[in-house]
Amino acid sequence: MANIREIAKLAGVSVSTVSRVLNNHPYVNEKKRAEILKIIEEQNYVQNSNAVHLSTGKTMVIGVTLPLVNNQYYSSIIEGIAAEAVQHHYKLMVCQTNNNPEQERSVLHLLKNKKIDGLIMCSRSSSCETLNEYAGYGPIITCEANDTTSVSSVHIDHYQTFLIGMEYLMKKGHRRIGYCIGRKNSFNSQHRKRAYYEKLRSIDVTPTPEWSFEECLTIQDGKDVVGKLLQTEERPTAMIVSCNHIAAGIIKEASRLGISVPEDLAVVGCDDQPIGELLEITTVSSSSTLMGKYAFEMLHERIWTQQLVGKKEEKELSPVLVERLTT
Amino acid sequence: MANIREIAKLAGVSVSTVSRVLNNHPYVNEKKRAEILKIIEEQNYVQNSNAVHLSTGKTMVIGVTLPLVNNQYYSSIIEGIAAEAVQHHYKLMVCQTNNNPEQERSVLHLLKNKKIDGLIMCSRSSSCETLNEYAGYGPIITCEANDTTSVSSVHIDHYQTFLIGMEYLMKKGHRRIGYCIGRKNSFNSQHRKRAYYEKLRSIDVTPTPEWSFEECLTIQDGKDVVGKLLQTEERPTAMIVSCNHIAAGIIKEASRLGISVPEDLAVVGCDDQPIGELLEITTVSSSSTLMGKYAFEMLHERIWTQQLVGKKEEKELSPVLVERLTT
DNA sequence: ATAATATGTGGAACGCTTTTCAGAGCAAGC
DNA sequence: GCTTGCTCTGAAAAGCGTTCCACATATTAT
Repeated sequence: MANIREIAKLAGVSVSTVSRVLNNHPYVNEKKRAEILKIIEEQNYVQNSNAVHLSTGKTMVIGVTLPLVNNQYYSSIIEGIAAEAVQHHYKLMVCQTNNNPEQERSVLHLLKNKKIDGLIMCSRSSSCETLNEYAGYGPIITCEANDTTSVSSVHIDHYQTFLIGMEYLMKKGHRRIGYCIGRKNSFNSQHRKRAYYEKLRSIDVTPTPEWSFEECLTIQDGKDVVGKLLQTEERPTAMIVSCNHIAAGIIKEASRLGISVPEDLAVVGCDDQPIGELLEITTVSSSSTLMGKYAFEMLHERIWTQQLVGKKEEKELSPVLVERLTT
Repeated sequence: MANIREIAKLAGVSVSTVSRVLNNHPYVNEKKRAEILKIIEEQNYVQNSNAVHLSTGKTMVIGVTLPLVNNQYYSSIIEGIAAEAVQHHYKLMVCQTNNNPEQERSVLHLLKNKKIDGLIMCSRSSSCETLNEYAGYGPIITCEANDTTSVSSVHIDHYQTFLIGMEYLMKKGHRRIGYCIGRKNSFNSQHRKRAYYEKLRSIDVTPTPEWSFEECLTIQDGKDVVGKLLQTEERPTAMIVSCNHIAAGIIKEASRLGISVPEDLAVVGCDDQPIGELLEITTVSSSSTLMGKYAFEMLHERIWTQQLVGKKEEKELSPVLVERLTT
């Protein structure tokens, strides 16, 4: 296929002029411009974007890492990112990392070798050092809190989320409360646990270890929780659960085993997945789509503003309680 | 940051030799290779991938179009694609098209300007001419049947799916059966409708127009169906529904309005989304993840085999009935 | 001993576009 | 009449790696 030189030759002008036409620069004689456009059309010419990228040093692509693609929480974030990205003419490179630091590093590497202009990490398992290191090659935003010095973040206030959930349950009279969270030692989980323990202490309740469930990631994990609860001496009257599909598993399994929700067991979830609405789950919700939108905005600003290099910023989203039928 | 020329100079060799080291070509003296690697390390050098792309004419990126990111069906397909892609060192550019031909064309364009090596369309709204046109610039696979001459596809046999569902319902004694499908005139929908009408005719039942619902895309659409059914003179005893989240909407709304499932209304869904399992929905299922896997395999073969250019291939996935509690 | 093959290396062309710089022509302003 | 400032254009450099071709040396085979 033709290249810019050929177009220039056919039009009897220099490549500079053709380039100006392609990029809508002013200072091109209207007649020539029309002539060149006609030839471009005839030759069915388009720029080779790799040459453009090489020359400009930008690709108009941003990377997005997430542990797994097929998950509503992450899909909602991407939805938010995607909507914003399309408006600013960016494309998305979506990279599944399986929470594997190796795979994550290979994505960070894309910043270094200039395949992407910036990176949004919906979740991360790399160390802070690694993050800081790669932040030198291009802007990175995480959708979780992080304690690096240079990587900004947009995140849900998970402490606040569990606080609201706990206060709500306690106001309803619950004192025997358990919890389910995902990855045991993630930043998010730590904040959630802190709220949980603080709130229990505030009413002088000693936490019951058997009512704490960690590494709950799938619907099945939620179902399993109910089985385990049945084996405990005394059962909690309420569970606060870090996401609604786990909550859904709990609710379904409970109803199968004749435990009525909310009478025997109240359940509060913590996100805005549609399954929560479908099953009428009470939830402390923040919009993950909105988080994605903010993440893109922050990233975009950093791509275009050199002053922001290394300047850390944190944006926290406040959750709201959505009362439904499981409490 | 250093480039290959600088590395060559520091090592006292030519750029060719450095390039050979970078690409693991044989015929490089081991001692030199070690020396060069050391310098690369010291200089913290990595290739500029845009230069590599320009030079090789490949990007190792494939595009994926889908109408919306936040949808379990499409997420499952991507999951299958992603798993396969990572093994072959391809990255994914995920592009939301909102079923808008304009946006779809902008993705097809990526093929023309060499930003991607191939394209998988999970759904498409472009015309066959457009597809054929762009197929000239790189391999395209659709995850729906299509009647172009040059674009291959991997798709679920939707005719078979509805056939199995209908036969099952009829064997259970149903004669008053309605349906819900998504986009009215998509290929998929046409095949489904054909099976529906053929089966009804085979037992001499005249279809009831008010029991046909098209453009059902969201859970809410499913709920609305129940409302509309209540207004019909006579209600169907069963519904066959093209996807499980619509089915979920129907079931939830039905139970809210005191219509018991399956006694008053049996519901058969048609995919393998987890919501189907959660709500125990009987479904005629094919694995969308597997479809994604096959789509990648087919695309990959076409990227590497020039002989296949323009040679159309179609792969059909057969569904199986999964009997659960809604029938 | 000679031919043939394998190993190792450099030069230069190729892939393609953007952008800076220099300069030409022309109009307006003083 | 001369300066200033637009408008318009082209040459050339810069961005960077891959690969073909030519050539040299070292083995191995005949």
